Amino acid sequence: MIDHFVGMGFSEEVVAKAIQENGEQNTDLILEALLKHSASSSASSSKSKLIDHFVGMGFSVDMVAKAIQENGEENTDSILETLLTYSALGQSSQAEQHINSDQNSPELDGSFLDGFSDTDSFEGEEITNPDPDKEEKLVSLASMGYSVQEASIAMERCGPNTSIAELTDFICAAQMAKAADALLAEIEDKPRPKPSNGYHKHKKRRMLDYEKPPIDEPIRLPNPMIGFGVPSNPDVIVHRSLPEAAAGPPYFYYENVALAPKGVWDTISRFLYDVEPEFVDSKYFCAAARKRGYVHNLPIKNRHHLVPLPPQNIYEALPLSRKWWPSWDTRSHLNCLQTCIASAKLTERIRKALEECDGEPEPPHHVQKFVMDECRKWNLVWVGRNKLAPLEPDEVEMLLGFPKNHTRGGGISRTDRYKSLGNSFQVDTVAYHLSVLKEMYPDGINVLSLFSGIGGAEVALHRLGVRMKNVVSVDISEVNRNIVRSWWEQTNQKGTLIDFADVQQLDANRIEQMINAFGGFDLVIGGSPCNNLAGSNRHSRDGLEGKESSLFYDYFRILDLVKNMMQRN
DNA sequence: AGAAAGATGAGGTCGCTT
DNA sequence: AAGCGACCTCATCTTTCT
Repeated sequence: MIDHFVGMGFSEEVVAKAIQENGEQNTDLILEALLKHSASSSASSSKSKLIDHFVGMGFSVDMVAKAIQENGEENTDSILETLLTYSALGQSSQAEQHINSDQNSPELDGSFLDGFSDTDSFEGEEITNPDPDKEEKLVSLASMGYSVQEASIAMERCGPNTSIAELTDFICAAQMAKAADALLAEIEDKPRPKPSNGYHKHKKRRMLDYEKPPIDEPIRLPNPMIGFGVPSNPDVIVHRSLPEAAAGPPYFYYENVALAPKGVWDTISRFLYDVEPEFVDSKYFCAAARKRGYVHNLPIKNRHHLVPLPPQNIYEALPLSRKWWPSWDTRSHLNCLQTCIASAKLTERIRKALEECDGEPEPPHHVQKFVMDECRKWNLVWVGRNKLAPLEPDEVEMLLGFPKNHTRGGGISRTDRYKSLGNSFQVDTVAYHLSVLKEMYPDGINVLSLFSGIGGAEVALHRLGVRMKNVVSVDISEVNRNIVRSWWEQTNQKGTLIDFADVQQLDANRIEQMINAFGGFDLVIGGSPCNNLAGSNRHSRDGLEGKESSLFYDYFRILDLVKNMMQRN
């Protein structure tokens, strides 16, 4: 147990303390305590900053001042411990539900929250079961700048025959109640060292009658998965209110797979200052699906897409395949581009199965079914009579919005090209979200790019015409770093590219150094490893605590360091 | 030794019927 | 409510080939 956390870079002493405080079972809590510790030990120079820091964690000013007085300014460790002790004492009488948040098991977490929301059956069914009247109201509320969720809740609570005016009144009341709740949370003593101010809020029973439920219900994926809007359907939501702690600068942008195990996005959102994820499927941007969640604090008004617009469906992307495409293959978009491709043996088996029934006008149903299943599983495309093939690396590059040959050459194997591409951003999608930066920063930006991979973020910014003054890029793979470096030089970038291999190299000192040198970062962007979250992983889909996917916490650690240091300056 | 091929489901969501 | 089928998923490990 201790080794596990020490292996993550925490000191043995701190880990032992955290385990003692939280109990051995509660790895979730231990980890959060450790992260808070590492964030808090990042050198607060003045006393007031120190106080601010702990107050930012949710402890009262009085309590923090007292704890500092008792322990001295240097020993943030024991200050935190004292604060926790205070909280525990104040908390014990309330005997709140400690249980569920102590589990790192997504199942338990999920089932508890499911039970919670079952008490009143709010779901987002307005969208899936379209009722014309409901739909219309939803649209007008959305066009007024309210979130779909807010609008749905309001309509659910107020009933079907409520006027728009009454609905907006309801939403305003709910928003104010929520703000008051957050304010209250700031003033009151906090029970636990939570990384943000989210989790305990819905446990409080001081709510108004109509406002019971779903402020913190588990995050659900939207259908259709268009986030706050996509080019073909922009401005679905033009206004959102970010938690105060989330406001930029620096702006941040975090990405991962949408279909992660239950509870993962709740945790991610909770760590990233309670910002609601934007779930978007890249099939609204290009010819391939890519369901991803993005947590960011960027403005969402007046976004624009990249030009030229990439091919929007398979036919546009692969015009040559049209000639061979049978009518019974009704795909208009490819499925998610992954890291592995089908073998030649498989496409040969399919060819033979098709040739068996060559005389007939079209293959029998069971053959069609077999072929289509394999086509969807492996993203096969028609390249000849009875001939299916996996996508070429060039085609994957194009579909993901990278320049041709971006990953080609320099000693990378074909297999590794697929792997690097499969782990990358869809450039047009990300660029759409980042496009607001162009007007905000006409002189360019400083970028901290974590888990850069083949440089999806950098390519997106470049194609948007956002000048990059300094880019600090971190990726564990040498071939990936070479790809980014080579692209950087070939595109005649005027700025400076600095790369690191490991996020562990970015400690407080190094970050402070760079912030001083550059005058701060304007954007902290990255998608941490998904392999322990992704559905394709049969072997180690361990969730956010998995070996690689737990690097998310390094994204948070580094972002939080940057935020704190920039706030200080 | 490195690259490619082959084998390996679980865990969701959604829409429909019973 | 409950059950069923259809569908989808930024992958890993072992074996085979070059």
